[in-house]
Amino acid sequence: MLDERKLAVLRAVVEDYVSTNEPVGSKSLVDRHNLDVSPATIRNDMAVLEEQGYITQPHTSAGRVPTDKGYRLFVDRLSHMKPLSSAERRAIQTYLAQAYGLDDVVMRTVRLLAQLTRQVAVVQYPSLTRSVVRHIELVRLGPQKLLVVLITDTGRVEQRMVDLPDRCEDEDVAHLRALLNASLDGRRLTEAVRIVAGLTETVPPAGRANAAAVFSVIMANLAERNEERIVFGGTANLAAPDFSQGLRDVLEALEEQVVLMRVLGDATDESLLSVMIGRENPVEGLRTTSLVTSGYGSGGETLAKLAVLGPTRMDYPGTMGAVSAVARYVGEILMES
Amino acid sequence: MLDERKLAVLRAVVEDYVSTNEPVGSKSLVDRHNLDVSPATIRNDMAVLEEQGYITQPHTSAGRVPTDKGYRLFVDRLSHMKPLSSAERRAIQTYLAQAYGLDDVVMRTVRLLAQLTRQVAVVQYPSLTRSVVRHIELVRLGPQKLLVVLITDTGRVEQRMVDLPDRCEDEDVAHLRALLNASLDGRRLTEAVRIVAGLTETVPPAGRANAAAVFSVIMANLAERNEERIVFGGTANLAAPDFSQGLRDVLEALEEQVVLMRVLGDATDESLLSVMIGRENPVEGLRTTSLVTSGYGSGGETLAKLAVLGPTRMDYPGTMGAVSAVARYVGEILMES
DNA sequence: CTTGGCACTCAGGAAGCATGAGTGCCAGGG
DNA sequence: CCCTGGCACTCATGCTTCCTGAGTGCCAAG
Repeated sequence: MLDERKLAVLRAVVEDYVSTNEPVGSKSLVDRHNLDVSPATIRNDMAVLEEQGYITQPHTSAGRVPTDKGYRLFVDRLSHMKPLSSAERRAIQTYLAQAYGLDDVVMRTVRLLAQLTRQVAVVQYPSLTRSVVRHIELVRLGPQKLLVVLITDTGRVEQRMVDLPDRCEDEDVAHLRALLNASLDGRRLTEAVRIVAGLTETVPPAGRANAAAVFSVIMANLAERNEERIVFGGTANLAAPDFSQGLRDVLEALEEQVVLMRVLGDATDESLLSVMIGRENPVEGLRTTSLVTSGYGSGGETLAKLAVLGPTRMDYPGTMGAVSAVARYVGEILMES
Repeated sequence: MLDERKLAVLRAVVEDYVSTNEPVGSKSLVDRHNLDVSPATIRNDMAVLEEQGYITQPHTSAGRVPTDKGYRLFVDRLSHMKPLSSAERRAIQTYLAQAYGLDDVVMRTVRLLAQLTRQVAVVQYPSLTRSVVRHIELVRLGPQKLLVVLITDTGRVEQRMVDLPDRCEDEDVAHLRALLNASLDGRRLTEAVRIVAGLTETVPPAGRANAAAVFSVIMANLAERNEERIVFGGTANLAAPDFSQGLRDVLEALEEQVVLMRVLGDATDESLLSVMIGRENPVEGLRTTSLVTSGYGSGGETLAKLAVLGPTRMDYPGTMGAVSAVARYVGEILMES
C-alpha cells in the first residue's frame, strides 16, 4: 500500500514539522533529507499520503502537516525510542537517589521529566493495592481521638484521624495495635482489606465499637483512596509560543484529578510504553495533545503510571526515551527504599 | 492635593477598567457612574491624575488605565473588603469541614480560593516552628532501618527513613521512643530542636550511635524543612483571553517553590491582609500580577500564609474578602483537628 | 515511474483609507 | 476660580486592496 519511499517521506515530514513547526513542502524536503528524487516525485507521494489520511494541508498551497493518523504510523513503525545519553542517565540516577521519602521521590520525578522533555510531566503515586503492609501504627491523641498511620513497602505512608465513639486508654490502643500488626504485617493490601473486615468479631465486646471505627477507617483508606493522588509539573512549558490554542482546556484537565486518572487508566496496563495521540485521547480538552505513558514499579509489578503530555507535534522518540528511562530508575529507587 | 472628586474619578476608573478590561474614557465614566459633572470636567481631573502618576494612557487618544500607583491608592483608601455572602461562607465552612488530614485541608483550601476568586491560589503548609509536638513514633522496618514519624498539633505528619549505623532490636527502639516522647511531648518545635541536641549524652553508650542518627534526622526535619511546601492551583484561570502576556514567566515562578517562598515572605508578617501590586513584587516574572496575601493559623498565631495571584487588573475588594474569609475558616478547622 | 515545466491558489504582509473614541485646549458663564 | 460646551487634533483599529512567493496539481516528455 505504501512503498518504502512513501514511508520515508512521511517520516521526513514528521521530523521536519516537529523541528520547525511549519508546514513542510516538497522542495525543502528533498533539500534537508537526501532523497534522490525530484520535488515533483515527492509531491506525488505526498498526494497519496494525503489521500490516505496521513498528512494534510492547512490550506491549499501550503506544505503538509502530519495528521494524528500520520503520527500514529510514525510512532508505530517509523521511529525508535531514542535512548538518553549516559550523562543524562547518570544525572537522573543521582538526582533521584538524593530523594528521601515517597513525596520527595515523586516530586523529583515530576521535575526530572518536565525538564528532560521540556513538557508537562504527570506522575501518579504508587498504588497501594499491590503493595504490602509493613506496619500499622496507632497513636492516641486524646481520650476519643486516634491517629492511624499505615506504612507500606513502597515507602508510602498514609495517615488519618479517627474520632472514637467511646473513650479509650493507652492499653486498649496497644492491644489493638498488636492485633492489627499481627494480622496484617506482610500482607498485600488487597488481602488486608478482607482480613480487617473479619477482624471485628475477634475483639472483646468492650472495645468493639472503637475497634470497628478504626477498622472502617483502615478499610476506607485501603480500598477507596487508592492511587488517588496525581502530581504534575512543567506547565510553564505549555506556554511555548505556538500551542497557546486550547491551553485553558489543558490546564483545566490537568487540575482535575479524576480526568487525569481516566487518561492514565486508558493507557495500556502493561509496564510498556504507551503513546496516545491527539484525538485518540478520551478527554475532550486533551484532543490537541499527545501523552506518552509508562508504568513503573519495583520488582516485576507495575505500581502506578507516569506520563509526559505535550502537543501532538512532539519529539516522540526523545520523549519516549526519557519516559522509559525515568520510569525504570524510579522503580529502582522505590525498590531500594 | 487630590480633592474628593478626583478620588472618586480614580475609583471609578479602577472599577470600570477592572470590569471591562478596556481603557476608560471621560464620557463612559460620567455615563456609568452618576457624577454630576460634564465629561470635560472629568477630563481635567484625569489630566491631573495622570500627571501625578495614578493613571496613564496606553496611547494618545485612548482612555485611561490605572497604574500600579493608582491601584495602590485605590486599595489603601478608596475601597473596602467586600465580605462574602452568607451562602458562600456556609459553603466554605462545610467544604472545609469535610476534609480529613492536613493534606486534604490544604488541597481543599487551594481549590476553594481558586474557585471563589477565579484566579490562582497559593497555600503554604502550616509552619512547623510554631506548632507543638504531639507525638513521635519510631517504627522498626529492619535491623538497621527505622521510620521516624513526627506528629504536630496542626495535624501535620512528617516522616522520614533512617539508616542506622548499628543493628538494633525492638526494645532499643521502644526505649528511644519513650525517651523522645517524654522529652518532647507538648514542646514547641523550636524548643524541641534544642532539647534533642542535648539528648545524645543521656543515652547509654551502647545505643548512642543509633540514637544520634535518629536525633540528627529529627533535627534536620524540624529545623530545615520548615514551611517548605507550597501548593497552588487554578492555573487554568491564567489562560483568560486577556493576560496571556508573560504567562510563561508566571507559570515558571509558580513552579519554583523558592520563588514563591520569597514572595510570600515579603508580604507583611502580621496576620492581616497584605496586597502587593505589580512592580512592588520582588520577583521578576510576577511584575504584571498582584498578590493578595493573608496569614492564617489556629488561635492567635500565624502558622503560614495563603494568597491569591492575579493580574494587577483584579477585583481587589472581592479577592480580599475571599482571602480573608478563607484564611479565617482554615484557621478554625486547624484548631479543631 | 520520474521529471521539468507551467499555470494556479491563497495566506500573509504592506499600503492606503475611513472611522470614531478620546483627548487637550480655549473662551464664555456661573 | 471652577465648570462647561465647542472644536480641532490624534491615532489605534478595522477595512479594503494589492502583491508576493511558497507550494501545489497536472501534464507531457524522458
